[in-house]
Amino acid sequence: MPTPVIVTHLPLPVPKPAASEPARAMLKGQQTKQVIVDAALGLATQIGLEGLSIGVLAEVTHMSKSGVFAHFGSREELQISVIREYFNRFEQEVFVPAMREPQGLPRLQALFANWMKRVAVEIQSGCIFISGAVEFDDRIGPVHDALASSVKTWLQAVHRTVVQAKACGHLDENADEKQIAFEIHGLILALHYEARFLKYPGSIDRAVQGFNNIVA
Amino acid sequence: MPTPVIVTHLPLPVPKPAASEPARAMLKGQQTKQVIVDAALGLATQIGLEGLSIGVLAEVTHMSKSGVFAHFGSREELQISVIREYFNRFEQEVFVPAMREPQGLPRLQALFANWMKRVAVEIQSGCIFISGAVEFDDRIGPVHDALASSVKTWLQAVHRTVVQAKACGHLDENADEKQIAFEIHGLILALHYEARFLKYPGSIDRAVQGFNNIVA
DNA sequence: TGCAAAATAGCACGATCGTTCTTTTATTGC
DNA sequence: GCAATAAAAGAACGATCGTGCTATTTTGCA
Repeated sequence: MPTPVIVTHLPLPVPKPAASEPARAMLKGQQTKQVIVDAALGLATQIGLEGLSIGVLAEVTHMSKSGVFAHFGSREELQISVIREYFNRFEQEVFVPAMREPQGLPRLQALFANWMKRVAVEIQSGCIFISGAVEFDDRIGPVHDALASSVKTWLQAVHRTVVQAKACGHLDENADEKQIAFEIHGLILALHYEARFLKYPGSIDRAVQGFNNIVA
Repeated sequence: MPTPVIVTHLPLPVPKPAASEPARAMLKGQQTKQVIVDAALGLATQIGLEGLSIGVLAEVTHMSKSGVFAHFGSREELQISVIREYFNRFEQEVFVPAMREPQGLPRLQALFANWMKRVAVEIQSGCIFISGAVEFDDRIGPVHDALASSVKTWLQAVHRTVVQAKACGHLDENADEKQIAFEIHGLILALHYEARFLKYPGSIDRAVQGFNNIVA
Protein backbone atom coordinates (compact mmCIF):
# COMPACT_ATOMS: atom_id res chain seq x y z
CA MET A 1 0.00 0.00 0.00
CA PRO A 2 1.55 3.31 -1.05
CA THR A 3 1.85 5.74 1.81
CA PRO A 4 0.32 9.06 0.76
CA VAL A 5 2.78 11.87 0.49
CA ILE A 6 1.87 14.64 2.88
CA VAL A 7 3.38 18.00 2.18
CA THR A 8 3.11 21.01 4.40
CA HIS A 9 2.95 24.37 2.78
CA LEU A 10 3.39 27.67 4.44
CA PRO A 11 0.10 29.37 3.72
CA LEU A 12 1.75 32.66 2.86
CA PRO A 13 2.33 34.22 -0.50
CA VAL A 14 5.71 32.70 -1.22
CA PRO A 15 7.76 34.89 -3.54
CA LYS A 16 9.42 33.34 -6.55
CA PRO A 17 11.88 30.61 -5.52
CA ALA A 18 14.52 32.92 -6.93
CA ALA A 19 15.96 30.55 -9.49
CA SER A 20 16.68 27.24 -7.84
CA GLU A 21 19.25 25.92 -10.33
CA PRO A 22 22.73 27.13 -9.41
CA ALA A 23 23.59 27.85 -13.05
CA ARG A 24 21.17 30.77 -13.03
CA ALA A 25 22.96 33.05 -10.60
CA MET A 26 20.96 35.07 -8.14
CA LEU A 27 20.75 38.74 -8.86
CA LYS A 28 22.88 40.83 -6.58
CA GLY A 29 19.87 42.27 -4.81
CA GLN A 30 18.44 38.85 -4.06
CA GLN A 31 21.59 37.49 -2.52
CA THR A 32 22.25 40.46 -0.28
CA LYS A 33 18.63 40.22 0.80
CA GLN A 34 19.32 36.63 1.73
CA VAL A 35 22.34 37.73 3.74
CA ILE A 36 20.20 40.28 5.56
CA VAL A 37 17.46 37.77 6.31
CA ASP A 38 20.01 35.31 7.64
CA ALA A 39 21.45 37.92 9.94
CA ALA A 40 17.98 39.07 10.96
CA LEU A 41 17.00 35.51 11.82
CA GLY A 42 20.06 35.18 13.99
CA LEU A 43 19.18 38.38 15.80
CA ALA A 44 15.49 37.59 16.10
CA THR A 45 16.06 34.20 17.69
CA GLN A 46 18.11 35.86 20.38
CA ILE A 47 16.29 39.08 21.11
CA GLY A 48 12.90 38.39 19.57
CA LEU A 49 11.07 39.66 16.53
CA GLU A 50 10.16 42.85 18.32
CA GLY A 51 13.74 43.45 19.38
CA LEU A 52 14.79 43.35 15.74
CA SER A 53 15.94 46.82 14.72
CA ILE A 54 17.01 47.96 11.30
CA GLY A 55 19.83 49.97 12.82
CA VAL A 56 21.66 47.08 14.45
CA LEU A 57 20.85 44.89 11.47
CA ALA A 58 22.65 47.43 9.27
CA GLU A 59 25.61 47.37 11.63
CA VAL A 60 25.85 43.59 11.60
CA THR A 61 25.68 43.38 7.81
CA HIS A 62 27.97 46.37 7.33
CA MET A 63 25.36 48.28 5.39
CA SER A 64 23.51 51.53 5.73
CA LYS A 65 20.10 51.65 7.37
CA SER A 66 18.42 52.74 4.18
CA GLY A 67 20.25 50.05 2.24
CA VAL A 68 18.77 47.39 4.48
CA PHE A 69 15.40 49.05 4.62
CA ALA A 70 15.04 49.23 0.83
CA HIS A 71 14.86 45.45 0.57
CA PHE A 72 11.72 45.21 2.63
CA GLY A 73 9.90 48.52 2.52
CA SER A 74 8.81 48.22 6.13
CA ARG A 75 9.84 46.64 9.37
CA GLU A 76 6.81 44.38 9.31
CA GLU A 77 7.82 42.98 5.95
CA LEU A 78 11.27 42.26 7.37
CA GLN A 79 9.72 40.43 10.31
CA ILE A 80 7.53 38.40 7.98
CA SER A 81 10.56 37.48 5.88
CA VAL A 82 12.28 36.24 9.02
CA ILE A 83 9.27 34.15 9.98
CA ARG A 84 9.16 32.65 6.51
CA GLU A 85 12.84 31.80 6.64
CA TYR A 86 12.49 30.25 10.07
CA PHE A 87 9.56 28.16 8.96
CA ASN A 88 11.44 26.85 5.93
CA ARG A 89 14.41 25.82 8.00
CA PHE A 90 12.18 24.26 10.61
CA GLU A 91 10.38 22.30 7.91
CA GLN A 92 13.60 21.07 6.34
CA GLU A 93 15.17 20.13 9.64
CA VAL A 94 12.27 18.65 11.58
CA PHE A 95 9.44 17.79 9.26
CA VAL A 96 11.05 16.50 6.08
CA PRO A 97 13.40 13.92 7.64
CA ALA A 98 10.58 12.53 9.76
CA MET A 99 8.44 12.00 6.67
CA ARG A 100 11.00 9.50 5.44
CA GLU A 101 10.18 7.23 8.38
CA PRO A 102 7.37 4.71 7.99
CA GLN A 103 3.95 5.97 8.95
CA GLY A 104 2.76 5.37 12.49
CA LEU A 105 4.69 5.38 15.72
CA PRO A 106 8.15 5.40 14.06
CA ARG A 107 7.30 8.57 12.20
CA LEU A 108 5.83 10.19 15.31
CA GLN A 109 8.93 9.27 17.28
CA ALA A 110 11.16 10.71 14.60
CA LEU A 111 9.10 13.87 14.51
CA PHE A 112 9.41 14.35 18.24
CA ALA A 113 13.08 13.44 18.24
CA ASN A 114 13.85 15.97 15.51
CA TRP A 115 11.80 18.60 17.28
CA MET A 116 13.62 17.92 20.51
CA LYS A 117 16.97 18.07 18.77
CA ARG A 118 16.08 21.45 17.36
CA VAL A 119 14.84 22.82 20.68
CA ALA A 120 17.99 21.54 22.33
CA VAL A 121 19.93 23.82 20.00
CA GLU A 122 17.46 26.60 20.59
CA ILE A 123 18.17 26.45 24.30
CA GLN A 124 21.14 28.56 23.38
CA SER A 125 19.77 30.51 20.44
CA GLY A 126 16.06 30.88 21.13
CA CYS A 127 12.93 29.88 19.21
CA ILE A 128 10.78 32.48 17.49
CA PHE A 129 7.74 30.19 17.44
CA ILE A 130 7.81 30.49 21.22
CA SER A 131 9.10 34.01 21.75
CA GLY A 132 6.96 35.30 18.88
CA ALA A 133 3.85 33.77 20.39
CA VAL A 134 4.39 35.81 23.52
CA GLU A 135 5.22 38.99 21.62
CA PHE A 136 2.24 38.85 19.29
CA ASP A 137 -0.40 37.11 21.34
CA ASP A 138 -2.47 40.23 21.85
CA ARG A 139 -1.61 42.08 18.66
CA ILE A 140 -3.26 42.00 15.31
CA GLY A 141 -1.74 42.50 11.89
CA PRO A 142 0.19 40.70 9.18
CA VAL A 143 3.10 39.69 11.40
CA HIS A 144 0.81 38.01 13.90
CA ASP A 145 -1.01 36.28 11.07
CA ALA A 146 2.16 35.01 9.42
CA LEU A 147 3.44 33.66 12.71
CA ALA A 148 0.15 32.09 13.75
CA SER A 149 -0.41 30.35 10.44
CA SER A 150 3.13 28.98 10.45
CA VAL A 151 2.70 27.57 13.94
CA LYS A 152 -0.73 26.17 13.14
CA THR A 153 0.59 24.44 10.05
CA TRP A 154 3.26 22.77 12.11
CA LEU A 155 0.96 21.76 14.96
CA GLN A 156 -1.47 20.33 12.45
CA ALA A 157 1.33 18.23 11.01
CA VAL A 158 2.03 16.90 14.49
CA HIS A 159 -1.63 16.15 15.04
CA ARG A 160 -1.88 14.39 11.69
CA THR A 161 1.07 12.21 12.56
CA VAL A 162 -0.60 11.23 15.83
CA VAL A 163 -3.79 10.35 13.95
CA GLN A 164 -1.82 8.13 11.61
CA ALA A 165 -0.06 6.40 14.48
CA LYS A 166 -3.37 5.59 16.07
CA ALA A 167 -4.81 4.46 12.73
CA CYS A 168 -1.86 2.09 12.41
CA GLY A 169 -2.77 0.59 15.76
CA HIS A 170 0.41 1.85 17.36
CA LEU A 171 -1.41 3.76 20.06
CA ASP A 172 -4.12 2.89 22.55
CA GLU A 173 -7.44 2.70 20.75
CA ASN A 174 -9.00 4.99 23.34
CA ALA A 175 -6.33 7.60 22.81
CA ASP A 176 -7.46 11.14 22.02
CA GLU A 177 -5.24 12.39 19.21
CA LYS A 178 -5.76 16.06 19.95
CA GLN A 179 -5.03 15.45 23.61
CA ILE A 180 -1.77 13.71 22.77
CA ALA A 181 -0.70 16.50 20.43
CA PHE A 182 -1.50 19.02 23.17
CA GLU A 183 0.58 17.19 25.75
CA ILE A 184 3.51 16.80 23.37
CA HIS A 185 3.41 20.52 22.74
CA GLY A 186 3.46 21.09 26.48
CA LEU A 187 6.57 18.98 26.87
CA ILE A 188 8.41 21.02 24.28
CA LEU A 189 7.33 24.27 25.90
CA ALA A 190 8.35 23.12 29.36
CA LEU A 191 11.70 21.99 28.02
CA HIS A 192 12.30 25.35 26.41
CA TYR A 193 11.19 27.24 29.50
CA GLU A 194 13.08 25.31 32.13
CA ALA A 195 16.25 24.78 30.14
CA ARG A 196 16.58 28.16 28.49
CA PHE A 197 15.22 30.51 31.13
CA LEU A 198 15.81 28.65 34.38
CA LYS A 199 18.92 26.80 33.21
CA TYR A 200 17.67 23.60 34.80
CA PRO A 201 19.76 20.58 33.80
CA GLY A 202 18.11 17.35 32.81
CA SER A 203 15.15 18.97 31.10
CA ILE A 204 15.82 17.12 27.86
CA ASP A 205 15.64 13.77 29.58
CA ARG A 206 12.40 14.79 31.22
CA ALA A 207 10.87 15.73 27.90
CA VAL A 208 11.88 12.36 26.46
CA GLN A 209 10.46 10.58 29.46
CA GLY A 210 7.25 12.55 29.12
CA PHE A 211 6.90 11.51 25.50
CA ASN A 212 7.36 7.86 26.41
CA ASN A 213 4.72 8.21 29.11
CA ILE A 214 2.27 9.64 26.62
CA VAL A 215 2.62 7.04 23.89
CA ALA A 216 2.63 4.19 26.40
CA MET B 1 1.10 13.89 63.17
CA PRO B 2 1.24 17.66 62.86
CA THR B 3 1.48 18.82 59.29
CA PRO B 4 4.43 21.17 58.96
CA VAL B 5 3.56 24.67 57.94
CA ILE B 6 5.25 25.52 54.67
CA VAL B 7 5.59 29.12 53.80
CA THR B 8 6.91 30.46 50.56
CA HIS B 9 8.86 33.66 50.66
CA LEU B 10 9.87 35.80 47.78
CA PRO B 11 13.64 35.89 48.10
CA LEU B 12 13.83 39.56 47.35
CA PRO B 13 14.43 42.45 49.66
CA VAL B 14 10.86 43.17 50.57
CA PRO B 15 10.37 46.80 51.53
CA LYS B 16 8.55 47.68 54.70
CA PRO B 17 5.03 46.25 54.67
CA ALA B 18 3.95 49.86 54.60
CA ALA B 19 1.83 49.78 57.73
CA SER B 20 -0.60 46.93 57.52
CA GLU B 21 -3.19 48.25 60.00
CA PRO B 22 -5.68 50.51 58.26
CA ALA B 23 -5.65 52.98 61.14
CA ARG B 24 -2.11 54.02 60.19
CA ALA B 25 -2.76 55.65 56.87
CA MET B 26 -0.26 55.21 54.08
CA LEU B 27 1.81 58.21 53.28
CA LYS B 28 0.79 59.98 50.13
CA GLY B 29 3.91 58.85 48.32
CA GLN B 30 3.34 55.23 49.17
CA GLN B 31 -0.21 55.13 47.97
CA THR B 32 0.45 56.84 44.68
CA LYS B 33 3.32 54.43 44.21
CA GLN B 34 0.86 51.64 44.73
CA VAL B 35 -1.43 53.16 42.11
CA ILE B 36 1.46 53.34 39.69
CA VAL B 37 2.51 49.74 40.33
CA ASP B 38 -1.06 48.59 39.83
CA ALA B 39 -1.26 50.36 36.50
CA ALA B 40 2.18 49.11 35.53
CA LEU B 41 1.17 45.55 36.31
CA GLY B 42 -1.87 45.92 34.13
CA LEU B 43 0.25 47.21 31.28
CA ALA B 44 3.02 44.66 31.76
CA THR B 45 0.66 41.69 31.63
CA GLN B 46 -0.59 42.88 28.27
CA ILE B 47 2.51 44.17 26.51
CA GLY B 48 5.25 42.60 28.60
CA LEU B 49 7.81 43.91 31.04
CA GLU B 50 9.94 45.19 28.21
CA GLY B 51 7.03 46.97 26.60
CA LEU B 52 6.48 48.91 29.81
CA SER B 53 7.34 52.54 29.22
CA ILE B 54 7.36 55.35 31.74
CA GLY B 55 5.74 57.66 29.22
CA VAL B 56 2.56 55.67 28.70
CA LEU B 57 2.51 54.82 32.39
CA ALA B 58 2.46 58.54 33.14
CA GLU B 59 -0.39 59.01 30.70
CA VAL B 60 -2.45 56.23 32.22
CA THR B 61 -1.98 57.50 35.76
CA HIS B 62 -2.42 61.15 34.74
CA MET B 63 0.97 62.10 36.04
CA SER B 64 4.15 63.55 34.62
CA LYS B 65 6.93 61.30 33.46
CA SER B 66 9.29 62.60 36.11
CA GLY B 67 6.61 62.21 38.75
CA VAL B 68 6.33 58.55 37.95
CA PHE B 69 10.05 58.09 37.55
CA ALA B 70 10.89 59.60 40.94
CA HIS B 71 9.18 56.73 42.73
CA PHE B 72 11.55 54.15 41.31
CA GLY B 73 14.75 55.84 40.25
CA SER B 74 15.15 53.59 37.24
CA ARG B 75 13.12 51.57 34.82
CA GLU B 76 14.61 48.35 36.13
CA GLU B 77 13.43 49.15 39.63
CA LEU B 78 9.95 49.72 38.25
CA GLN B 79 10.03 46.34 36.52
CA ILE B 80 11.19 44.66 39.69
CA SER B 81 8.37 46.30 41.62
CA VAL B 82 5.93 44.91 39.09
CA ILE B 83 7.39 41.43 39.41
CA ARG B 84 7.14 41.66 43.18
CA GLU B 85 3.53 42.76 42.98
CA TYR B 86 2.68 39.99 40.52
CA PHE B 87 4.31 37.40 42.73
CA ASN B 88 2.40 38.56 45.77
CA ARG B 89 -0.93 38.37 44.00
CA PHE B 90 -0.06 35.00 42.52
CA GLU B 91 0.84 33.71 45.96
CA GLN B 92 -2.36 34.98 47.52
CA GLU B 93 -4.57 33.68 44.76
CA VAL B 94 -3.00 30.34 43.92
CA PHE B 95 -0.72 29.21 46.71
CA VAL B 96 -2.38 30.33 49.92
CA PRO B 97 -5.85 28.86 49.30
CA ALA B 98 -4.34 25.53 48.26
CA MET B 99 -2.40 25.33 51.53
CA ARG B 100 -5.70 25.19 53.36
CA GLU B 101 -6.45 21.85 51.73
CA PRO B 102 -5.22 18.65 53.43
CA GLN B 103 -1.75 17.55 52.42
CA GLY B 104 -1.43 15.07 49.60
CA LEU B 105 -3.46 14.72 46.43
CA PRO B 106 -6.23 17.11 47.55
CA ARG B 107 -3.73 19.90 48.03
CA LEU B 108 -2.03 19.13 44.72
CA GLN B 109 -5.37 19.14 42.96
CA ALA B 110 -6.29 22.44 44.56
CA LEU B 111 -2.93 23.92 43.58
CA PHE B 112 -3.41 22.91 39.96
CA ALA B 113 -7.03 24.03 39.92
CA ASN B 114 -6.13 27.46 41.27
CA TRP B 115 -3.27 27.76 38.84
CA MET B 116 -5.54 26.82 35.96
CA LYS B 117 -8.16 29.28 37.11
CA ARG B 118 -5.58 32.02 37.13
CA VAL B 119 -4.21 31.13 33.70
CA ALA B 120 -7.76 31.02 32.37
CA VAL B 121 -8.04 34.68 33.33
CA GLU B 122 -4.61 35.37 31.92
CA ILE B 123 -5.71 34.08 28.55
CA GLN B 124 -7.12 37.54 28.18
CA SER B 125 -4.66 39.56 30.22
CA GLY B 126 -1.35 37.72 29.87
CA CYS B 127 1.06 36.20 32.37
CA ILE B 128 4.39 37.83 33.11
CA PHE B 129 5.90 34.61 34.44
CA ILE B 130 5.58 33.33 30.88
CA SER B 131 6.14 36.45 28.82
CA GLY B 132 8.92 37.57 31.14
CA ALA B 133 10.70 34.25 30.74
CA VAL B 134 10.88 34.81 27.00
CA GLU B 135 11.94 38.43 27.35
CA PHE B 136 14.70 37.81 29.84
CA ASP B 137 15.90 34.32 29.00
CA ASP B 138 19.15 35.52 27.49
CA ARG B 139 19.67 38.65 29.52
CA ILE B 140 21.44 39.15 32.79
CA GLY B 141 20.79 41.65 35.52
CA PRO B 142 18.54 42.33 38.50
CA VAL B 143 15.28 42.08 36.57
CA HIS B 144 16.14 38.64 35.26
CA ASP B 145 17.18 37.57 38.72
CA ALA B 146 14.01 38.83 40.36
CA LEU B 147 11.87 37.08 37.80
CA ALA B 148 13.81 33.82 37.86
CA SER B 149 13.83 33.57 41.63
CA SER B 150 10.10 34.25 41.78
CA VAL B 151 9.37 31.53 39.25
CA LYS B 152 11.74 29.09 40.93
CA THR B 153 10.11 29.69 44.27
CA TRP B 154 6.75 28.88 42.78
CA LEU B 155 7.90 25.79 40.88
CA GLN B 156 9.58 24.51 44.01
CA ALA B 157 6.31 24.88 45.86
CA VAL B 158 4.65 22.77 43.17
CA HIS B 159 7.37 20.15 43.38
CA ARG B 160 7.11 20.04 47.16
CA THR B 161 3.39 19.48 46.92
CA VAL B 162 3.97 16.56 44.56
CA VAL B 163 6.50 15.08 46.97
CA GLN B 164 3.99 15.29 49.78
CA ALA B 165 1.29 13.66 47.68
CA LYS B 166 3.57 10.74 46.95
CA ALA B 167 4.64 10.52 50.59
CA CYS B 168 0.97 10.29 51.52
CA GLY B 169 0.63 7.32 49.20
CA HIS B 170 -1.69 9.21 46.88
CA LEU B 171 0.52 8.68 43.85
CA ASP B 172 2.14 5.66 42.26
CA GLU B 173 5.13 4.63 44.33
CA ASN B 174 7.31 4.57 41.21
CA ALA B 175 6.35 8.10 40.33
CA ASP B 176 9.15 10.60 39.74
CA GLU B 177 8.16 13.79 41.52
CA LYS B 178 10.33 16.07 39.42
CA GLN B 179 8.99 14.46 36.27
CA ILE B 180 5.42 15.07 37.39
CA ALA B 181 6.13 18.70 38.23
CA PHE B 182 7.75 19.13 34.83
CA GLU B 183 4.76 17.70 32.99
CA ILE B 184 2.31 19.80 34.98
CA HIS B 185 4.29 22.88 34.06
CA GLY B 186 4.11 21.83 30.43
CA LEU B 187 0.34 21.57 30.57
CA ILE B 188 0.05 25.10 31.88
CA LEU B 189 2.40 26.41 29.22
CA ALA B 190 0.56 24.62 26.43
CA LEU B 191 -2.74 25.94 27.74
CA HIS B 192 -1.42 29.48 27.76
CA TYR B 193 0.12 29.14 24.31
CA GLU B 194 -2.75 27.51 22.50
CA ALA B 195 -5.53 29.46 24.16
CA ARG B 196 -3.97 32.92 24.23
CA PHE B 197 -1.93 32.97 21.04
CA LEU B 198 -3.73 30.50 18.78
CA LYS B 199 -7.19 31.08 20.24
CA TYR B 200 -7.87 27.36 20.24
CA PRO B 201 -11.04 26.47 22.16
CA GLY B 202 -11.10 23.56 24.57
CA SER B 203 -7.55 24.06 25.78
CA ILE B 204 -8.67 24.28 29.38
CA ASP B 205 -10.36 20.91 29.21
CA ARG B 206 -7.24 19.42 27.68
CA ALA B 207 -5.08 20.75 30.48
CA VAL B 208 -7.45 19.26 33.05
CA GLN B 209 -7.45 15.95 31.21
CA GLY B 210 -3.66 16.03 31.08
CA PHE B 211 -3.46 16.54 34.82
CA ASN B 212 -5.76 13.58 35.42
CA ASN B 213 -3.61 11.45 33.14
CA ILE B 214 -0.51 12.36 35.11
CA VAL B 215 -1.79 11.65 38.61
CA ALA B 216 -3.48 8.41 37.51
C1' DT C 1 -0.88 78.48 61.06
C1' DG C 2 3.67 78.20 59.42
C1' DC C 3 7.71 75.70 57.96
C1' DA C 4 10.52 71.91 56.55
C1' DA C 5 10.29 68.08 53.73
C1' DA C 6 8.29 65.21 50.52
C1' DA C 7 5.98 64.74 46.19
C1' DT C 8 5.14 66.14 41.66
C1' DA C 9 5.72 68.91 37.48
C1' DG C 10 8.37 71.06 33.78
C1' DC C 11 11.94 71.06 30.70
C1' DA C 12 15.83 69.53 28.23
C1' DC C 13 19.46 66.12 26.95
C1' DG C 14 21.27 62.49 23.97
C1' DA C 15 20.10 58.20 21.89
C1' DT C 16 17.52 55.23 19.04
C1' DC C 17 13.67 54.15 16.36
C1' DG C 18 11.20 53.53 11.44
C1' DT C 19 10.72 55.99 7.42
C1' DT C 20 11.28 59.29 3.35
C1' DC C 21 13.84 61.62 -0.07
C1' DT C 22 17.84 62.57 -2.82
C1' DT C 23 22.29 61.33 -4.50
C1' DT C 24 25.88 58.25 -5.58
C1' DT C 25 27.62 53.78 -6.78
C1' DA C 26 27.34 49.16 -8.75
C1' DT C 27 25.36 45.97 -11.81
C1' DT C 28 23.03 44.30 -15.78
C1' DG C 29 21.85 43.57 -20.81
C1' DC C 30 23.14 44.98 -25.30
C1' DG D 1 32.14 49.86 -23.23
C1' DC D 2 27.65 52.31 -22.84
C1' DA D 3 23.42 53.30 -21.41
C1' DA D 4 19.55 51.84 -18.57
C1' DT D 5 18.54 50.24 -14.29
C1' DA D 6 19.04 48.34 -9.84
C1' DA D 7 21.22 48.71 -5.42
C1' DA D 8 23.18 51.10 -1.74
C1' DA D 9 24.41 55.24 0.80
C1' DG D 10 23.62 59.65 2.99
C1' DA D 11 21.12 62.88 5.43
C1' DA D 12 17.23 64.41 7.69
C1' DC D 13 12.43 64.02 9.74
C1' DG D 14 9.38 63.44 13.79
C1' DA D 15 8.56 60.43 17.54
C1' DT D 16 9.63 58.06 21.70
C1' DC D 17 12.70 56.38 24.97
C1' DG D 18 15.11 56.70 29.91
C1' DT D 19 17.07 59.99 32.77
C1' DG D 20 18.93 64.29 35.08
C1' DC D 21 18.17 68.88 36.83
C1' DT D 22 15.48 72.59 38.61
C1' DA D 23 11.21 74.67 39.98
C1' DT D 24 6.72 74.36 42.05
C1' DT D 25 3.20 72.37 44.55
C1' DT D 26 1.50 69.52 48.17
C1' DT D 27 1.85 67.19 52.35
C1' DG D 28 2.81 66.22 57.34
C1' DC D 29 4.01 67.83 61.75
C1' DA D 30 5.02 71.26 65.64
